[in-house]
Amino acid sequence: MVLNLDFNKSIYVQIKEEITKAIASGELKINESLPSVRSMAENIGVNLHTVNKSYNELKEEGFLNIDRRKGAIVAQLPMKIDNTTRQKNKLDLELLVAKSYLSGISKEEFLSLS
Amino acid sequence: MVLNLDFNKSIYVQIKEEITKAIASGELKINESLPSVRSMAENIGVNLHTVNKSYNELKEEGFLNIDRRKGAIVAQLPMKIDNTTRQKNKLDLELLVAKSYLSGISKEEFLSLS
Amino acid sequence: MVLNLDFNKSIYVQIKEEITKAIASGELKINESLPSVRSMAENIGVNLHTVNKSYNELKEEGFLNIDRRKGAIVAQLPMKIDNTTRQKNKLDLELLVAKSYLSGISKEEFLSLS
Amino acid sequence: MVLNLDFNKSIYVQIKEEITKAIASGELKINESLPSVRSMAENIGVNLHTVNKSYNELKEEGFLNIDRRKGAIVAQLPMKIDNTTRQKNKLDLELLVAKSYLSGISKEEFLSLS
DNA sequence: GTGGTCTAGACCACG
DNA sequence: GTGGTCTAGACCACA
Repeated sequence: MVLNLDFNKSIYVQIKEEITKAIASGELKINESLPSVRSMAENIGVNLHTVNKSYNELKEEGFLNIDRRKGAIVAQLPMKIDNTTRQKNKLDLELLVAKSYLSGISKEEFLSLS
Repeated sequence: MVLNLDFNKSIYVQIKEEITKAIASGELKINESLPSVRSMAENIGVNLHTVNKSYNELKEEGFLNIDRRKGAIVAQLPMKIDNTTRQKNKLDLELLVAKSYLSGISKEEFLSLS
Repeated sequence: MVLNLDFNKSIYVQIKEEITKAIASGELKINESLPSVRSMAENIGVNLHTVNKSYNELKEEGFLNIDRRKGAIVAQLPMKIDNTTRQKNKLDLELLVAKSYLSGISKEEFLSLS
Repeated sequence: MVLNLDFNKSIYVQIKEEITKAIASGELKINESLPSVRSMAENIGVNLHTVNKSYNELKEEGFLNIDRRKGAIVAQLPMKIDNTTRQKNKLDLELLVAKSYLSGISKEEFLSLS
């Protein structure tokens, strides 16, 4: 998992995002365990609490389980047809489609990502 | 232009986003003028400076022109092939596609937004 | 809001609990604003981050809104018939009923609390 | 006695809770013996010491007797009118009633648990 | 060894 | 002024 930190976004959000992408892409598989907060923090050179916050929010969102024995492991996909988050994602998508359109991303490019 | 503000998030960013969406969707047309900072602020119940900041950043980004007489008007689409922002948007899209996938947004729904 | 800290439970949980009770009892009304994290922390003699964590979890659970202008305010009761939390509460109740029974709380006393 | 362990929470506490519920419900009867620490640990896939800790605390609280020959057996109900724990349970109940109320558990449902 | 919690002090974005 | 984030260092419960 490569982390290219971008100093515009908060670090813990970027960590969450990288993990999210890794799960979605299959790079991280269900039940696979992630590095401990301490080792991950050391690896990427941030504070332990920063990683902890990322893991915890991912746990809240149902993507990770924190197992007292094995640390953080990738959860079963919640398949939560949780309408609140779906709606939120939809709004985010709409916004991004608008921004992309205005910054000149062609429909072809856009579709190539789906 | 309906503004459903979430006072949990950054207000001026939300205003920017709503305007961005309105331009992209054609709800706001080129050369059309937006409400004055003052009236917009009053309408949505926020501080005048907050709206001002939104308008100014949109001007910086080339989406609005500030005209002394007509106030803020929608600019010609810059169609800036600014590769930095295009790349950034692309990454954001990838992330959002991943998140949407994990929250159960079907490909059909996804495409319906493009 | 009186806080009798019990050193068995974590502080931030106790703060959450006191606020939860205050909302349920009507002591804190909808849209009423709570003290800022800083002042609350000062009042009860704990660290700012501890209070912050309480407020944030209550926000996640839908009981508080964090308004950038007014600080934390009591949310509209979510009336979330969110079955996960209902189920969790039900299990907690069953457990507590069992414990109470075994520690000699009569049915009368028990019912007097509902 | 079904054990649905959540490895997110303290394991030995969950074991204690399940046993407590089983005693209160009559599923485990007085003088009935529980599985040996070893077999219980094997069954639910946890460390032997973890189960041991659960049994020991239950012994301390007067719910189990540890018999060298028969292993752990359910004790006579202590019916301890220990006012400290009664008071504590009462507070816990009040809290849970508040939480349940806020998560939409009707009074009927609530009473059905007593 | 793991994560959970608390403290302390700092800086930043926002309104 | 508000909350949000990050760092640093410490202690604890748990397995």
